[in-house]
Amino acid sequence: MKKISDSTIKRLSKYYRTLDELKANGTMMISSNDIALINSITSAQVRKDLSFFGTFGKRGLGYNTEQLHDQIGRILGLKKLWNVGLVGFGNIGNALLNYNEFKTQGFHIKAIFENDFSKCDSKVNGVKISHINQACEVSKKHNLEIMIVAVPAKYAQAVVDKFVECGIQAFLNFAPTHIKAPEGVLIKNENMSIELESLSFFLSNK
Amino acid sequence: MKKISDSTIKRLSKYYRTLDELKANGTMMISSNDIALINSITSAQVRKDLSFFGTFGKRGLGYNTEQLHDQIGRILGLKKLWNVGLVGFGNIGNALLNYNEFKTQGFHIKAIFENDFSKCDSKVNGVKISHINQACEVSKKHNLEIMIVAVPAKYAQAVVDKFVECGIQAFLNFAPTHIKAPEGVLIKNENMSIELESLSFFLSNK
DNA sequence: AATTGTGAACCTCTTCACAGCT
DNA sequence: AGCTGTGAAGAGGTTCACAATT
Repeated sequence: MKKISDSTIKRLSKYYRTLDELKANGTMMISSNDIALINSITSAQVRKDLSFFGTFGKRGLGYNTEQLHDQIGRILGLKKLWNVGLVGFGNIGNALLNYNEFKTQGFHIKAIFENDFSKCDSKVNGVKISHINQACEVSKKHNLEIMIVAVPAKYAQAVVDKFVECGIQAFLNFAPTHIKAPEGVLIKNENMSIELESLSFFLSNK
Repeated sequence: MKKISDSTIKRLSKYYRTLDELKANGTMMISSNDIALINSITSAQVRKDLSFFGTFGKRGLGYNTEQLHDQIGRILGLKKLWNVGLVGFGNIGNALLNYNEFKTQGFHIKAIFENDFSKCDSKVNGVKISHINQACEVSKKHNLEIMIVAVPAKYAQAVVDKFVECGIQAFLNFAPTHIKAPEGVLIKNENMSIELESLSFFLSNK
């Protein structure tokens, strides 16, 4: 496949949500311009993004809401359930376990890992907390495909290394630190302070 | 000032963290190449980013760790404490209140807002929960400058509109929905599902 | 000898503009 | 007439490469 940019994928996610809402509204057809207006971008951008994957619209008419939703879901790989593991059961970890958006998008947290033995072997919301020593064993058992890393910054790299050894290829990192991983391993960062600092900069320089 | 890109600012935040760690290590001098290696980018990128704001290094020697840290802090506006409000005290809101990284970077949560009367008027970690009806009053009292929005998607736009009316100019939005705001109002999104969906896409298309 | 600071070259992403389809 | 799909143009961001400095 031709190389698709990260920003295109992020926008597809947004269109997907837009279409979700429009479907709920009962809107049958939608134009690239409508999608664009809702997301504060240009209609050419919407059409270009879609064009990398095929032709989904009808000239003169626009897109069928339900079909386009389905097709973007397919593109993004959301037509399956993803088995997700959560590493670190502190503040953030706990919030993420209860974050419904993940579940509704097909990301199911099947296992939790902790370093603190006192938290291990109990269950929260039906999900067992295992010690990180059992990383590979439990990953295999639940067929984990994506790891959410919600441990303190200084442990994050070691945690990723560990799970890479177990064969995990995709990580969502909440620790405010840069993580290195071998070619082919995907790391996405959710660095909440960076966004705040960006606000700080732009506020300071208005 | 010349237009500075968002990506430059995000990278500066990263360099700032890198320097934090190096300072703690006792490293006195550092080269753009060192910073680059730690963050998996090129040294030219590091130098170019810095060059927008002045000249901070010494040719042949590199940068003084402590000075550069201080200068980036100044650029990002982190030499002051920011008064931050938190809207929505559910899972995410609760986790963010206890997220130490914010505090150590100078972002202090001074007020919490809720829609649920039963949660109001109590205090958590010394921070009072006010009803969102009192948005402007409480914002003024605490001189709030940045709002963290952690409410369900369907309320997010209304919440932002409300606080824009109160004069708030900067928002960090955790709701998975696109927010519109007038010119000059800054909105940063922390959309955790979008990053997961991006992983889903790249995993599906390996 | 080492490393910065930066114009120029390069590459990537976005927008334009219009032919082509409904 | 209206809206898509897309090649071409434009804008913006990254890397190169080297003169300048320590």
